[in-house]
Amino acid sequence: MATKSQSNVTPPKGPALKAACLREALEAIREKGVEALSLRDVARRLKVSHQAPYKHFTSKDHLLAEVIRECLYNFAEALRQSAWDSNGNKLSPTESMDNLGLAYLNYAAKNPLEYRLMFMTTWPETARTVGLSKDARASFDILCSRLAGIKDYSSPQQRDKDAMFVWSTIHGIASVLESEAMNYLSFDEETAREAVDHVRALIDHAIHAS
Amino acid sequence: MATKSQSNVTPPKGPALKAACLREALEAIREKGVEALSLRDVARRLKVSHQAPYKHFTSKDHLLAEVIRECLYNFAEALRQSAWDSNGNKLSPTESMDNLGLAYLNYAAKNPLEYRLMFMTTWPETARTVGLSKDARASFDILCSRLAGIKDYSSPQQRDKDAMFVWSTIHGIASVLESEAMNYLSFDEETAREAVDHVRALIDHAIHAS
DNA sequence: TCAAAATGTTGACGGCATCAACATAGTATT
DNA sequence: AATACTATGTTGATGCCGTCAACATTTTGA
Repeated sequence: MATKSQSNVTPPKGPALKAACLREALEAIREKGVEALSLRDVARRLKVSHQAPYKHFTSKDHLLAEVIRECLYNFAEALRQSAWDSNGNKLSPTESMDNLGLAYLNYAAKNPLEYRLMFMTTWPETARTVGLSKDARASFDILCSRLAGIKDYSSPQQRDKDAMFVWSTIHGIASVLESEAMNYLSFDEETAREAVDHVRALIDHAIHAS
Repeated sequence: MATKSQSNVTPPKGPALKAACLREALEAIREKGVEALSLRDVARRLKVSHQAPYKHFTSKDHLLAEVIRECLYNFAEALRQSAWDSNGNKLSPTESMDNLGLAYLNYAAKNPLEYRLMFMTTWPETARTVGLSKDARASFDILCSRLAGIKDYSSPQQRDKDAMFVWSTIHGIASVLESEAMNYLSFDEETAREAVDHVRALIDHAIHAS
C-alpha cells in the first residue's frame, strides 16, 4: 500500500497540492524555462483542474514568487552550513568566512537553475508585495555576521561596505560562470578555474587590507 | 511637410517598419517589462496589422534578440569611446583602462533597462541561433585590448584570466546596484558609493599586482 | 511589360491567465 | 444533530497572445 500520494497516482489535495505545485513548478521551469512556466501545465502534471492551483496561489506570479522563496531558503541554509565541517564541528571565524565564498560558488555551480531564479532572473512584480526580498536579505546577513566574526567594524556601515564588496564580487564571478558568457568567451576550464581562484584571493586580500 | 514618418501619423512601411518595431519594442519593454512584451502590442503601437512585424522578424523571440543586439552595439560603442577624452584626444593606455570600468558602470547606471536586457535577462532561445553572443563578445574584447595595453601578457590565456576577473567583478557590482538588492539591503547612498569605489580600487590593485 | 519577390492584411487555431458560477466536504455553531 | 460557513475543487466563459494560412498589393528587375 502507498504511504503518501505518489506524484502520479491520485491528485494531491489540500496542503499537499500546494507543496506539489511548488515542486512541479520548479520541475517545469527546469524543463522549459521560467518564461514558459504555465499554471495550466502545472495543474495538468498534477492531474488536477486548471483552476485548482488558484486555491493556493493567487496568481501565476505568486506561485513563481513562492518557488523563488524556497530557493532562497535552501540557499541560505547551504550558506549557514558552511560554518561547520563535515563532522559537525564548528569552524573558526576565519575558516567560516573562507568557506562561505566556496559554499556560495558551489551552490551556484550545483544548482544553476535555482541560482538563476534567485539572482539572474527578473522577479515577478508580485515579489515586492510578498516581501521576497526579506528572504534574500537572510543570505546577505549571514555574510555580514561572518565578516563581523573576523574583523572589528567601527560601524554597521563599514561592515555593510565590505559585505557588499564581497557579495557583488562573488555574485559577479558566479553569474559570469553561469551565464551565456562561458559559451562564447571560449575559456578553457583551466582559465576559468584560475580566474575563480584569482577572484577569491583578491577578495581575501581586500577584506584584510582595507 | 513631413520629412520622415513621425511615429504616429502614418504606419511606417518596409525597412522603416523594421526599425520602428525595434524602437517600439524597447519602449514597450520599458513600460511593461520584457515578460510582457507582445508582438501584437508593438504592431498596435505602429498602427499596423498584427502580422506585419512577421515580415521583418521571424518570431517574437527574434525581435527580442535584435533588440538586445542593438543594446550590445550601443554598449560596446560606449566602452570604445571611453578611450578618448571629451576633446577627442586619445587617452593613455592606463587612463583608458581606468576609464573603461567607469564607462561600464556609468552605462549600467544610465541605461538600466538596456543593461538588464543584456546581462541580467535570460536571452531567448533564439539568441543562440542568431549568434547574439558574438556581439556580447565585442565588449569583452575591448576590455582585453585595454588590458593588453597596460600589461605584457605571456599568453592570451593570462590576459583572459585578468579580463574575466575584471569583467565579472565589474558586472557583479553593476548588477547588485541594479538589482532588487538595493531596495532591501537599505544601504544609504553613501555606503553604496563607497562600496563601488572600494571595488574599483581593488580591481586596480589586483591587475597591477598579479 | 509583366512575372516574381516583398510586404501587408484578415481570419483561424490552440494556449494561456484569470474571472464567475457552481459543487462538495469538513468544521464550527447553535 | 442540523445548519451554515469556509476551504477546496470543477467546469465554463472571456479576452489576449503567438503563429500558421490564404489572400491582396506594391516593388522590382529581366
